[in-house]
Amino acid sequence: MSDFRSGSDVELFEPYDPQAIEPKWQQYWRDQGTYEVDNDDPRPRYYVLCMYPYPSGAAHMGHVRNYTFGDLLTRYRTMSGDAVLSPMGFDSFGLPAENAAIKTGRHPRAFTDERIEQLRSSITRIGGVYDWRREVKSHDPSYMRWTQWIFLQFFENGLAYRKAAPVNWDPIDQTVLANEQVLADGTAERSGAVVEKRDLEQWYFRITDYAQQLLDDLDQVDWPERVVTQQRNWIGRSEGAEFRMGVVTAEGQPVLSAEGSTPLEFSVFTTRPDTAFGMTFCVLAPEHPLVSQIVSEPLRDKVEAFVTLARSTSEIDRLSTDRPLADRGCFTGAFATNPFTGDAVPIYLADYVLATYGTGAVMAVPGEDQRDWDFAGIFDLPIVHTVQRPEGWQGEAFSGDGPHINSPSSELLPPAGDLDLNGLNTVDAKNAAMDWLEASGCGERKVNFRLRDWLLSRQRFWGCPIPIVYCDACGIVPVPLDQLPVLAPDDVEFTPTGQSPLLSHEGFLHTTCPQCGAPARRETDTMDTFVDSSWYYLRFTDPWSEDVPFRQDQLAQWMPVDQYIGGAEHAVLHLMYARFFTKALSDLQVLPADLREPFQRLFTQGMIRLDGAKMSKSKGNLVAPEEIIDTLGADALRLSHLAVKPPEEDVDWEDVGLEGCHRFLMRLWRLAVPGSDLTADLRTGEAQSVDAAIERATHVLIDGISADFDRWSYNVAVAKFMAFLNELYRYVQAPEQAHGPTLQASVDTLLKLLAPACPHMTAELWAARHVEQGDQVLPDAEPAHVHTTAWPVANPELLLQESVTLVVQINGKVRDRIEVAPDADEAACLAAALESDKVRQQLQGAEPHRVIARPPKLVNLLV
RNA sequence: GCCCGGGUGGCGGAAUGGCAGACGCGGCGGAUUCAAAAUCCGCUGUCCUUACGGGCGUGUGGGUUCAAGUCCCACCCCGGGCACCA
Repeated sequence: MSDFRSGSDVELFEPYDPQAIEPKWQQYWRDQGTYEVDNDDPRPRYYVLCMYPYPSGAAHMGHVRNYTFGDLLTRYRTMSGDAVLSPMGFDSFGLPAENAAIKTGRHPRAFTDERIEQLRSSITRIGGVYDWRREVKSHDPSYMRWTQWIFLQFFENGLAYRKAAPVNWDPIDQTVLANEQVLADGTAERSGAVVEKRDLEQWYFRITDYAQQLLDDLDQVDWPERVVTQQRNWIGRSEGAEFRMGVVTAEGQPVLSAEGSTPLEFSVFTTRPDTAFGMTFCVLAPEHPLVSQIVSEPLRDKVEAFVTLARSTSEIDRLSTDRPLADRGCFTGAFATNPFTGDAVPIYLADYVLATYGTGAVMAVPGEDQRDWDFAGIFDLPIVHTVQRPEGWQGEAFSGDGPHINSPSSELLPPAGDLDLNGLNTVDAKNAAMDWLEASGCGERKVNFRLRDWLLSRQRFWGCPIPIVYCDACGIVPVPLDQLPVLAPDDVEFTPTGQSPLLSHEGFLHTTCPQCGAPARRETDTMDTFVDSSWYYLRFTDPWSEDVPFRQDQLAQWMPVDQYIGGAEHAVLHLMYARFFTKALSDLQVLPADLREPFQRLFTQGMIRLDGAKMSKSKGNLVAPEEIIDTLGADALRLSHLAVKPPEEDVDWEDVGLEGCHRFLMRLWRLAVPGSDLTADLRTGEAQSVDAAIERATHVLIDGISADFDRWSYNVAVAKFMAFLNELYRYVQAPEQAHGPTLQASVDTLLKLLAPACPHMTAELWAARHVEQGDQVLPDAEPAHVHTTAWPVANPELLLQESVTLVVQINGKVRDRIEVAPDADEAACLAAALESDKVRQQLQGAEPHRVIARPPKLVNLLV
């Protein structure tokens, strides 16, 4: 603790001791229930939510940053008169606890509960205030019950289903993953393992039913453009046409199905139906179900070898573009009829055609698609141009717009006799081609999405069990609602193999069928933890309900979340899933019909970089928040996070200016604490013009801070606090002395404005100034606790300065600055400008031929 | 390749089209001290000038405007996301 009194002086005032005051106020807010809010609160409602954390033990700097923003908003809105719902909970299922159990043999629940305890205490030490009565935990049976209930609602309504498909398998975490959890390079987002493809039967949520709504409703939320764009990309809507092509032999004879009755055909999806006259071959995915039926006998061995190879190639290799194209495709010996031309075109297989997108088959138009062009070059296939190249075109395939040609070509007498795209541009040709497809019955307009259904099963123990029973007689049977929650047993052993102990737990595995009573088998998979986090924000509105997951009237009161705060890394994971849950539950009439989006405003804060090149080893251990709280205190830590950068930007830890913030707090303490040397000798009596200037500056500050808080310009707000305190220091140290009432009112206002950012120190100083000196009760009878005072409102009359600086420019260059009255008009400003010595010197007697005046701030003279 | 951000002092950054560099860090100087730390006060874009002053300056090149860090066009660089999606 530094000491700003000279050694021999007696102690005048209490030193700033964050270690003493911070725990005291944290206890006070908890005891008083200052930030508990009831559902019948008459004040206007505001729901602020930080993404609930995975309990990883003590808080790290990312938590500090996140919760500082959220907590500031909670306290600011509360002082502004709102009933603020600010809940906190824990996303407490997940692999770290299970991996720890595999290592130590300890049950994941014990591990998790311990970590929750640590994190809760850590969050409290940061100064975060929450309505802890509403705390929810994913692994709490009273929460799991409703997670399972929602699953069953989805199951009953066809939104949860089981299917066999090639899925992403993570060999390290030993579980399947959703597409969203696999990175573009084919590695797992969590474990970093190279993901394998396996054919498994798994549970899915039908999120694709909502693809269009998930896309459309992005217009209704107030979210960062970046996140909206990422969601749009992920949903990946594309418009085009789907049409059927009949399979024929090399001789042009239709190929019949195995039963011999129906001719084989398949569908292709294309976004460029206008170029269909240029199709010279088509390509199926190796996994396409028709492959084995259409392959010509001489090529069967070769094709089967190719399919086997493609299926066993890892995703990472299959997506790699540097493998030679010749190895990636294979001719089937079969042909298909292009309905536009009547021509038979060869059918190829290629591993880059994805079985899971569109129809798993594409038409290939090398003239207008570069990948098809490359493929045609390798396999020596013809190329037809269907769009006129622009003058001087040097490239290969041309995907731009232009008049269509060869559509049909002049020598061809097409089956599409009445279809002529020649001369049309792309848009018109597309429409004409699609009209023709629909009229002729060959195909139709079609919209495809990149978004796939959400694979939710996980082969893990520490997650919410899927409440399903398999019965030989009845099939897939949901566990009856009155038997929820299905809980995993406690007497489990975690083996080093990593396999879920549920698979080998006889007591859990064997049950009876709820429908027929026969012996049956339980589902051993648990749910993706993103299921838990897809609805927790709903439960916060009414976490006490025993008979329902939440109540419609409470939801209507609080939802949607007014301000959601979290990391941008959840742009397409959690945020997409939660939006889907809200829409689906609303359609199932579990949520209010008009609740279609869960999070009205989203703020994504930047990340803290600790390990960048800039971070030296010796500083590496400076980043534990608790160590900083132990020394400088939580208020300095919070303030430094606010000050360092705009909140949405990433932060290098070394840029966080703790010293400056700590110095500021020490200076404030010294000025505001009762008995300060700085305020020992204050002037009384009438206020003078210097005092009026301080009063005006105070109101300018009120105005500025309120605006900065509203627009999340926290770094600018901190700068204003510091500048204002500097001004007060100059004021109290000036020879003519500061005016007592003016100074104290300004300091009080400063304490209020700073209270959301630095809650402990402001509470302590406020109490010291207004409570502990019992004989000095505030004139306007303010509450004794700064956080329950009303947010100050600036007096508009005091926002006008006594004089303003008039900038005088000559030919756009600043030549002088003159103080003028704030209400000076154009004539007065011009007169003042022309009187200036500097201006006269510059003008040298010349007359300005034009004057631009923006009274009272600027005059520009043109000569 | 496509889509988002972003390039301002030694550093982090500020600036409804109207004084570029607020505020902080760092640096320099002064006060205080036996001394140091802490504290308090001041200076701190750059070049020319003893000074008074003045020139130049927000990634590059153009443009609009009385006036551009801010708006428009073209380009360069950095960060992030997406990417064989037919």
